[in-house]
Amino acid sequence: MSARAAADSKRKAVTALRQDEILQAARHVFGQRGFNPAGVDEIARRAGVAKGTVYLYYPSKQALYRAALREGLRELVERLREAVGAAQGMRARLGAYVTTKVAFAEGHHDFLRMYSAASEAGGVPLHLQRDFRGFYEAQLELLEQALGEGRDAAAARVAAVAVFDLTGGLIKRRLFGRTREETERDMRAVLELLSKALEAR
Amino acid sequence: MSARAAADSKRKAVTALRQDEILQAARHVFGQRGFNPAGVDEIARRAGVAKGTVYLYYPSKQALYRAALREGLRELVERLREAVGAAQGMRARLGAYVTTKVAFAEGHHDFLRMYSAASEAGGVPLHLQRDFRGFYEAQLELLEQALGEGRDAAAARVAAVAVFDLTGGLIKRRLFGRTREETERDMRAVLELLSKALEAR
DNA sequence: CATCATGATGACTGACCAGTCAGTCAACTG
DNA sequence: CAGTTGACTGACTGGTCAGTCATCATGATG
Repeated sequence: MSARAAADSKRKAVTALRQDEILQAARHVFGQRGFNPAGVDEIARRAGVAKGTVYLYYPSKQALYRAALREGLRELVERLREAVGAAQGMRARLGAYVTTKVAFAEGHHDFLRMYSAASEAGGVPLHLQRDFRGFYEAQLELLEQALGEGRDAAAARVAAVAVFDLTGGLIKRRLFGRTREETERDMRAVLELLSKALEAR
Repeated sequence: MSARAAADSKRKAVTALRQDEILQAARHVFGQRGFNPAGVDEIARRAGVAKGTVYLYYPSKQALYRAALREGLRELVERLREAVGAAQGMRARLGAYVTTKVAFAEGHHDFLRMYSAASEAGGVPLHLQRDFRGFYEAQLELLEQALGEGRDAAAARVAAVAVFDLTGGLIKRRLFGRTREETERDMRAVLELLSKALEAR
């Protein structure tokens, strides 16, 4: 019984590990190539397993893509929530959102390429965009609350959208060749610009 | 001789028309589906010709995509140049850029979907992105000049990039379901926000 | 040690699609 | 009107790739 229990938990652990290896590999290949050109074989090879094994853990290429995207989105939004929630005052919350997202991008280039492509028409089968939409809305709500005090709903929305778009641009440029230092500088400039725009009453 | 000349010029005209029909169809299908999922057969059907005919006018699917994208980019940048060039004063130039681009988007949804996807990793074979890059730079330079007076180069660049990103976001949301009226309102809000940010010295 | 169970494999299948080309036909020519 | 041209067609080819499954490897069990 003890032996069986030990064996079981070991199996569970191996299973979880495999899943994670495959997810990691998927994120990399999807991030580099995009959904369509990415081959399941390539993902399998990168994860160090055979193609059939991928299909033991995920029922289809789309499901794999979905899992990789959702997991990253979940983590990103969680971190943003924490960071923004901990900050005091409008300006600090704004800074927290932007710096946290840029920092997250720094450690997750592959995922952010997926994130970026997932919002485009045609890059990805349509229903896979639903996940993205949900997390997009979550971010906007977070921002509306963070920036909304003393503003009506419409103004809060505009501010939220502006912060979202400018941060997205920052990250996209980082993914497309800007250095980390340049991005850091750009980020400060954007924050300053936003502060001016949002504080001016 | 006169008969031959007439026949020739007629043929030329038909050829030009065909090319344009195909380009139009390509823009639509590429815009709806994205590069990879779009089928040449579907483009041909939509243009009212057989697949082989498409290959009489364009040597490959990629070449067709490239032609469709470049033509649209050329026209867009030309209009932006005209509008911004005609405006007097920083604020008017800012307004000209944003309203012209949003108005252009209104009449060219298909093209703008391509435009938007072309900037993503993986959506499109890599070397096709080169065209996009060139026109992206052209727009930034235009904006830097338009907004640059009384600003150093770095500040002008930041301002240009911010306007570019916010306008892009506006258009993307329009393509993804916002109504024309909502977009109009959003545009005014963004312009106000930008004016505050850029005029505050 | 033989048996069984379960995870892993990779050769294979079927669908799809870019690109080709032998053949058709409408319009022009002499 | 017979002959010629070349734009157009669409069935076909070759290659790719998601997803399957017969087979194997491992290691637990009695």
